[in-house]
Amino acid sequence: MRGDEVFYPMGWDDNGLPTERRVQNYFGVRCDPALPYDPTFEPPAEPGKQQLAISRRNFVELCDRLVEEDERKFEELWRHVGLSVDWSMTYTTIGAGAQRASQRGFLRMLARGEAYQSEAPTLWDVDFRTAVAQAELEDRTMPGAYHALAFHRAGGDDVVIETTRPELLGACVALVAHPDDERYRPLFDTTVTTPLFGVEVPVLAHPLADPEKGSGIAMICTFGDMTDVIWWRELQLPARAIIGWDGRLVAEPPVAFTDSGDAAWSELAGRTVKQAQARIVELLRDSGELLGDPKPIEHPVKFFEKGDRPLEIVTTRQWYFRNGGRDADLRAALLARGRELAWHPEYMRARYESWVEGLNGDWLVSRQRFFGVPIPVWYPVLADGRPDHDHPIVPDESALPVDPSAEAPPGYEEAQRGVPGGFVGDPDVMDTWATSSLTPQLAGGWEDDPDLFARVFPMDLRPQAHEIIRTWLFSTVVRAHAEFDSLPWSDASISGWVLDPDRKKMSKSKGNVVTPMGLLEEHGSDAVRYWAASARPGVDTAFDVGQMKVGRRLAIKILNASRFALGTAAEGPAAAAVSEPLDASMLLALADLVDECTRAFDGYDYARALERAERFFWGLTDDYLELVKQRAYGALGDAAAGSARRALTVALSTILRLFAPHLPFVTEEVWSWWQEGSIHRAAWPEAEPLRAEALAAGADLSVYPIAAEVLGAIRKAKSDAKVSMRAEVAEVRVGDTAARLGALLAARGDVLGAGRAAALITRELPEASVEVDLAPVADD
RNA sequence: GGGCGCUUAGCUCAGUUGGUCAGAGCGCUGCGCUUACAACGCAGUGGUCGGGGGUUCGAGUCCCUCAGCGCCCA
Repeated sequence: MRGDEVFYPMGWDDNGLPTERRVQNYFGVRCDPALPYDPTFEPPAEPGKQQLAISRRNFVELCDRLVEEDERKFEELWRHVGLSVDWSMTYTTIGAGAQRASQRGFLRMLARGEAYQSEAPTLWDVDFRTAVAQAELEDRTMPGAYHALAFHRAGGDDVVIETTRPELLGACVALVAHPDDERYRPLFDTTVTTPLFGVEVPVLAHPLADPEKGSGIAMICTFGDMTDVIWWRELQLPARAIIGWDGRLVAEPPVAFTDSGDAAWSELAGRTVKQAQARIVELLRDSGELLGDPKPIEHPVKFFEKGDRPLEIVTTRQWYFRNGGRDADLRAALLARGRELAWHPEYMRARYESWVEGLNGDWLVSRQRFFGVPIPVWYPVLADGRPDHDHPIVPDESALPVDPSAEAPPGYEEAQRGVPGGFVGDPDVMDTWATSSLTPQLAGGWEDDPDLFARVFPMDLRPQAHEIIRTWLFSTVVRAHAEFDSLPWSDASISGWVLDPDRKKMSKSKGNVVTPMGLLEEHGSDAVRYWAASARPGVDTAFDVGQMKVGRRLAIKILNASRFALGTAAEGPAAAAVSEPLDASMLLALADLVDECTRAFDGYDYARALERAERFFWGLTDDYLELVKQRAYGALGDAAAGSARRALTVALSTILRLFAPHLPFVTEEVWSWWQEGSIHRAAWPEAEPLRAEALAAGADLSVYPIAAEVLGAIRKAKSDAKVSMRAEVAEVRVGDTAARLGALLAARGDVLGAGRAAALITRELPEASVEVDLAPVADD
C-alpha cells in the first residue's frame, strides 16, 4: 500500500525433536539406527501399545510424510486468516534446499574456525539420548533432600558433607570448601576416604564452594552439576563417570573400590539414577555413614525444555559453533549487534543482552538424533579401527546436501565404510536452531539465487515471540554476523503469547490449547484478527471470544455504514470538493487520524493504529453519519448534498484503507462494490490532500465536535424522556463561547435535521450548556 | 539474587513529550424498529488511576520507596 513489494514467504520449521516425538506417537514407532532399511515398510493403521522399532531411513520417511500433512493444514489455516504470504516461496528447515544451505553454513564456519568439536562434559537428556544446548535449558523447582554423609579421615574425626545426590558418591573425586573457611582450612591438601566405597580423595579449596550451603563442604562428582564441571576443570581432577547415555549407572566401578565397595556397587549398577539413589541411601544407612534423616528441600534442577527427567552430565564428543560464550570479543560484537537492531518494543532488547551476557559456553550444535540435517563430515578410520576425529573429511560445497551415513566421502568407496584405512560418517544431525538460524538465508535463496538474495538480504523485519529471543533471534544474529558481518534484519517485532482464558500459558500437557480454525469459522477471520491485533506488541494476551465478537460487530458496522455512504452517492452526484463546514471539519479530523495511524504503523504499533481508526470510525457512524444523513439525501439542496456525498465517499475510502491491514476481508468486500482492483494494493491514505481540500472550504476543526456534542445532548434529552429518537424537538438552546457558537451555527442545518429540531437558539455564556425542549406529542 | 514488564470502572484494556485524561469495549440498567445497521441503535450506571513519599502552579503521566503479579537471566 505504500509502494513497496513485500517479500513475505512462509517457512516451516519442520526439522527436529518435536516432529520426531509426534511421529513416534502418531505412528507408534521408534527409530533404531542399527536396523536395515525396509523399502516396503508401512506403519500400522493404529499405533500399537509397544513402539515398533524401525530403521533411521524409514523413520525419516515417516517424518517427511507427517510434516507434509501438517504443513498442508497450516497453509490452509494461514490462508484462512488472510496472511498475504507468497506461497510460491515457501521454505522449510528439512527440505533439500535447507539441508544444502545448512551444511554449507556449517562448512563455512568450520573453514573459518567458528565450528569445532570437543570432547567435554555435556548436558545430556537420558530419555532423548542427546546432548542439549544451554539455550534449551530450563530450571524447574523440584523436591530433593540433603543427605549428610560421613567421609573418613585417618586419625581424625569424620568429615560430614551434605549432598542432594548421594547416588553419585561413586563418582566422587574430591571434597571442596571455601579457601577462607576456617572450619576446613586445616583439612586442605589432606585426603579422606569415601563412605561405602573406600576411595581416597583429596580435600581442596575453591572460591565457588559456598560456606552457607549445607555443612559448607561439598563433594565433587563427575558430574553432578555445572559447578562440578568447573571444579573438575580448574582443580585438574580425574574423571570417574558413572552415568551412561541411558541414564543408568555403569556396570564397572570407575575406579578401584574396596571389596565391600565392589559389593555395594553391584547393587547399584544398571539402576536408573532414581533407583540408585533409593538403594544407596539404604546401603549408607546400614553402614552407619548416612547421618540422621535426609532433610527435604526444594531446589532448581536443570531440564531440557522438552524433557521429562533432570539432565545428567556425560562426557561426549560434540560439535560447537562459537557464539561469544567463550570469547569476550565476539560477545562484545554480538552485544553491539543487539544494540544496532531496532527492537519493537524497545525493552525486549534487555532479554537479548542478559542472555548474551550470561552465556557460559559455545553453542552445542550436534544432536544424537535422526530427523535433522546431517553434520556433513566423515572421519578417517585408523589402523586400529578408531575414527580419527582430528582430521574430518569434508565434502565439496557443490555436492551438498550430503548424508554421511549413506554416502562415501570424496576419494573413498562405500565398501571402505567402517574398515581400517577407510572412513566413517559423523552419525549426528544438527540442532534444529542451527538451520532455523539461517532463515533469512533460506528464504532469500542464499547462493542459489544471487539476484534475489542481493535484493532481500539483510531483511527488514523479524517477527517472533519473546520466549525464543535466546534461540531463534540470537542464533540468527550469530550466523549473519559470522557469514556476512551484518545484522540479518534491521528490525525485530516481538509479540507476546496467546494465553488461555485464565491467563495460563497454553501447552499440550495441560490440555488447554485452543486451535484457531474453529474460531475462524465461528467468528470470522476479520474478528479473530481484530482480537489478535488489539494485543499491544510484546504483551501476552488472553484468549477472549468477547473481543472477537466486538471485532465482528465492527466488521458488520463497516458493511452497513458503507452501504449508507454509497447509497447516498447513488441518490445524486457528489461534489468535486467539499463545501459545507461540517464536512470540511470532519475531513480535517480524518487527516489527523491518517497521520496518527501512519505514525503508529511506522513504529510497528499496529494495535494503536487499529484502536485510533476504530475510535474515529465509531464516532463517525454515531455522529457524522447522523448529522449529514438528511442533507446527503437532498433535504438542504443539491449543492449541500453534493458536499455530503463527497465527504462520505472520501471518508469511506480513507477509513477502509486504514482498516485494510487489520480487517482484510470486509474492507476488500466493500472496496469491490465501487472500486477497481484490490484494496490491499491501493495507495495508503495521505493526510495532506484531505487537509488541503478541507482548508479550501475554510475548515474549522471545531465544527464537527460541537455539532456532535449538541446532537448527543438532544439524544440524551430524548432518552431521558423515554421517547423515540424520531421524536420532534421544539427548541434547542445552546450557551457557549462566541467561537464555539459560531462553529455550531456553521452546521446549524445538520444539527436541526439530525435532532428533528425546529429551532436552535444560541447565546454567549461562560458555562457551556444545552437545553432541549421536546415538542408536545399529539394524542392519537 | 539481578533485570524487564505490569498494577486505571465488576471484567479486558486505552491513556507518545506532565495541564478538559479520569476514557473505550464488555457487563449491568433504561429507552427505542429511526429508508446503513434489532444477531441492532441510543442513553445511563460505574474508578480516592496498587500503597506511601517527593518534584511542580498542576502528576495515571516524572523521581524515590514499598507491595503484589508475570516473564527473562543467574
